[in-house]
Amino acid sequence: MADPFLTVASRLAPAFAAVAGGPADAVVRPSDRADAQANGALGLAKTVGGSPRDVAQKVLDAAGDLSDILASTEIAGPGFINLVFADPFIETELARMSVDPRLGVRAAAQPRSVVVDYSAPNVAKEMHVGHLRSTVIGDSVVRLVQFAGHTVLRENHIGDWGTQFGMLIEHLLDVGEDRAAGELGVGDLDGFYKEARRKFDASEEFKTRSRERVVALQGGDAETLRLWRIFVSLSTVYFNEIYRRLGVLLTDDDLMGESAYNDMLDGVVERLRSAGLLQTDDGADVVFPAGFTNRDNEPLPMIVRKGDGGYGYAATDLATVIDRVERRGVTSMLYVVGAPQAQHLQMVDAVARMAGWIDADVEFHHIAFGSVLGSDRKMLKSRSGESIKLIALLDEAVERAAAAIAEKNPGMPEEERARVAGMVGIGAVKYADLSGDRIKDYIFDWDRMLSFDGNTAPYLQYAHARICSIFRRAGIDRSDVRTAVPHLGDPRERTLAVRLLRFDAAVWEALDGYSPHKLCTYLYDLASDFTSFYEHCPVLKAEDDAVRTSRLFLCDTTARVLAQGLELLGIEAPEQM
RNA sequence: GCUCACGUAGCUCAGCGGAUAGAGCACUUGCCUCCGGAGCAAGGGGUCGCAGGUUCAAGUCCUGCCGUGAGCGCCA
Repeated sequence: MADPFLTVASRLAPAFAAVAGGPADAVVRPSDRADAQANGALGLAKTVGGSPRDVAQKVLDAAGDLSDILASTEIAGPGFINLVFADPFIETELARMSVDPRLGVRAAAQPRSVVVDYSAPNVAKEMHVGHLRSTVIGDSVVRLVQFAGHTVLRENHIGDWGTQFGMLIEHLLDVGEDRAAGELGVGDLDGFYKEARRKFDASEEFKTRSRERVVALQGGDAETLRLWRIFVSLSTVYFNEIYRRLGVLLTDDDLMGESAYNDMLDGVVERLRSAGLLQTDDGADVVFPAGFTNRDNEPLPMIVRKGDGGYGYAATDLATVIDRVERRGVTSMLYVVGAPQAQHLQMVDAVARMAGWIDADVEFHHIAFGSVLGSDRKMLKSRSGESIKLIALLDEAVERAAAAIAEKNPGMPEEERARVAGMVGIGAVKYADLSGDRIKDYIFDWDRMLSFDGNTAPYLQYAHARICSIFRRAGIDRSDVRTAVPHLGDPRERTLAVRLLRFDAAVWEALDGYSPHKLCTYLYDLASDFTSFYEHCPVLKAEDDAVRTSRLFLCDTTARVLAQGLELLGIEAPEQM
């Protein structure tokens, strides 16, 4: 238990329980005026009687001797109990944290089996910034959930099925397989798609062929399936290139496209029918989950099978739920999907529960995120109004990072610079997606995300690189200082130390709300505390060896927390930049 | 029309029911014989959209209104 707040809370708990006559939360929170404050007495005053200050005093009397962990306790204001940690307590806890491979972060008490559904690009279409956000946020959620000790199943639910493949395949045949493969191979997915679309809209003959091709595809025609697979495999190559550049965990093993569920769709309908939930409406098979209404305030159906007999995305999404729960045995399903799909996912959840496919103890959670906007506050587009190609965006990030490194650190060899530019540029893009509350839209801004000031990836990476530089310069092996016990003399050392011990809390706050930005905020605060410490407390030029070792310990632990925290965000921490 | 989300400094954003609402950018002012100045220290700048309510305590919870964006049956 590295987080001193938890230690204090558990030590105060018996005292609060004694005063309250039953369990009562000490409500330990950060404080401006002390290391922490316990606010529990204020709420207790009403039920227990007496003024909040009296209650607080009774709690402190009942708590007995806390001098092993607290240097002082003080009742302040209306009844806050201000808490100052004892330096030896912080020092001991920090020493324990340093020898812990998890850096004090608790593992989950009840490991779960969790599916994370994210990224989900469409075959034969360019990925856009929305997919980027899903991919980046989802990847961080995967890392966090995994680090907590849960079993994680990644699922990349790519859009690899649907009527659009009729026109795509016909266009492929028109231009010839080799030439089409050439176009698609270089990643010009949108150009190909648009051309097919244009012909579909312009030519009745093409439209007819496309529709016939859809029938052949759905009927399992071997040649048609072969052509379809060309799109899937070329698109997968493109997706993998993006994933490789981004450094996310997704691989081909995680692909669970819509087509993978085709064989289950009839079963979904049958099971809904036998459960008595299915109704026919305008020729379509639908379910009416309670509490959903349309624009005329009438019950809103979820269309499972369309009037023409085809299946829509609702059927597939229901099939995935059945598959995940019954075949893969998951107890938690996380959907990293844009906020506009909230209602759809609520309906999937509702129908699956009505049908009895998921029990009350199974988590179905929409990790929603807002849109990426341009400086005009509208959906991000390139100057010409086209959607922005992700490869080009990542290229630009790396180029800008390379230019910044070349300017600030001209001595760095070119090869090393290219490598570090990748970490910094990609890190900046990812951090921009992660550092704000995910539910809000955010404004894409190159200059801000690549700035070395403020809450950005480069600032955090820079703090990490500086620390590595200290050890390099001194020729000291970092692992050699890890068994030291730090001594906190300067207030900045103390502030940094307490911050370090809060890593556990930061990770769990991020985990609780599936909110990577909470971890970002913590890491930024940590980096700020470190630079302040570093500015005022000489490390290598410390007055004596004991102080020097202690400060090297703080440096090392800070760097480890920064690197571990960034890793949980899916961002690399270079040793030089 | 109904539903959902958002509205905090000039801009971009944090803020867990708790004390005087915080960063970064921009602006002003210090600090380069100093371990990486890609930095640090400090200053100015706020009726937390508006109005009610709950509470000992509301930027935070509830209701209504205003503004912005999105969703609302056979696209995914």
